[in-house]
Amino acid sequence: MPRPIRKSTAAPLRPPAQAAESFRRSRRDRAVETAQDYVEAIADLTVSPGEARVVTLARRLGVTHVTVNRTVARLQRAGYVRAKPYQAIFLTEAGRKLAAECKRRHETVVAFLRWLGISEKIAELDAEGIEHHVSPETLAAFERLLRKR
Amino acid sequence: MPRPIRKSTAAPLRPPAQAAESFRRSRRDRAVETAQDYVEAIADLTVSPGEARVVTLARRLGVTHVTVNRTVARLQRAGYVRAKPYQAIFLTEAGRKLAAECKRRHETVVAFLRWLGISEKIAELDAEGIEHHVSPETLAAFERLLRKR
DNA sequence: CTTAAATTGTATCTAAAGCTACATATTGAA
DNA sequence: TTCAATATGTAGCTTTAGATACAATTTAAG
Ligand SMILES: [Mn+2]
Ligand SMILES: [Mn+2]
Ligand SMILES: [Mn+2]
Ligand SMILES: [Mn+2]
Repeated sequence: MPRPIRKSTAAPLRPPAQAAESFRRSRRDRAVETAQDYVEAIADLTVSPGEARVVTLARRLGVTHVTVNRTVARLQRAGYVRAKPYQAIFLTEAGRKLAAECKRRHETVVAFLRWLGISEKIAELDAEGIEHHVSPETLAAFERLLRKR
Repeated sequence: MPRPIRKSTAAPLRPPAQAAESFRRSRRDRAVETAQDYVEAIADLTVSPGEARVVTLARRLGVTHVTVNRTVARLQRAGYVRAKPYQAIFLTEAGRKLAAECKRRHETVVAFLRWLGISEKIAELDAEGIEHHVSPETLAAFERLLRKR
């Protein structure tokens, strides 16, 4: 069996580290996806049925009420929501701010995909994931094109 | 304190379920992000330094070698790689197929962002996350625009 | 006022993905 | 040939995020 190659020249640390930066950013984005989706959903429900309840959130997000419970507890520790047992869930000021940002970004991504000719359905499906990885620069580029259409 | 509202009319089950579909898709995409990034990196390293080793992968991805070890074990169980102790890591046929798809998609997303006027650096950062949430339809739309430029 | 249905909470399990600390194996050079 | 540096493996911890099963509370009817 062939012996593994081991390069004698010390591998340059810059290229790997540079690539690693993208992966780190991506993982960081992933870690906050949940928080963003929750505050956006809570903001929506606070308007539409009138308040955000555990089961309503669970149905909206497609998870069990148990998952919602624990995530809401975490969001409360993070300062995004206020929640008391058997009560509706409310956004804090920070939560409302984050929700507004996410909603705007979500809508921009959907509109941009629609502008590309993607169907409503698929645009919505893709946007729910893409939105969390769009930098301010890219979002600005999307908006620029939408204004010029 | 105001009592929580409880609507007497049964809440319609369709709208929530429809929104839930996007979140489910997004979570499913998230679950396979790691596998996609790994096989793509393994394919790259197999070409460039000549083989994919644990530490090289770790440096490339920005994680510890321990994380690489466990993920590689999982990818092996999933049938994407072959790995034996103290040896280099190889892609299976399924792994090569997945890697090729991911590489093509990655490059298309980067090229599209560049076409939008995004800088190389930021395009690369955003693409690393966005790529995993781009449907075939949206990818096709990106390619269409790139051809027409 | 009672009570059944709905909602909410909790205990407990699983898996992925990160980490540190430490052990073992391999390699390159003295 | 020895041995220190590097690479690899492993044990065990944490957090997040999903689940099921069951308990407790609240609400809506009757
Ligand atoms: Mn989302
Ligand atoms: Mn969204
Ligand atoms: Mn990626
Ligand atoms: Mn990639």
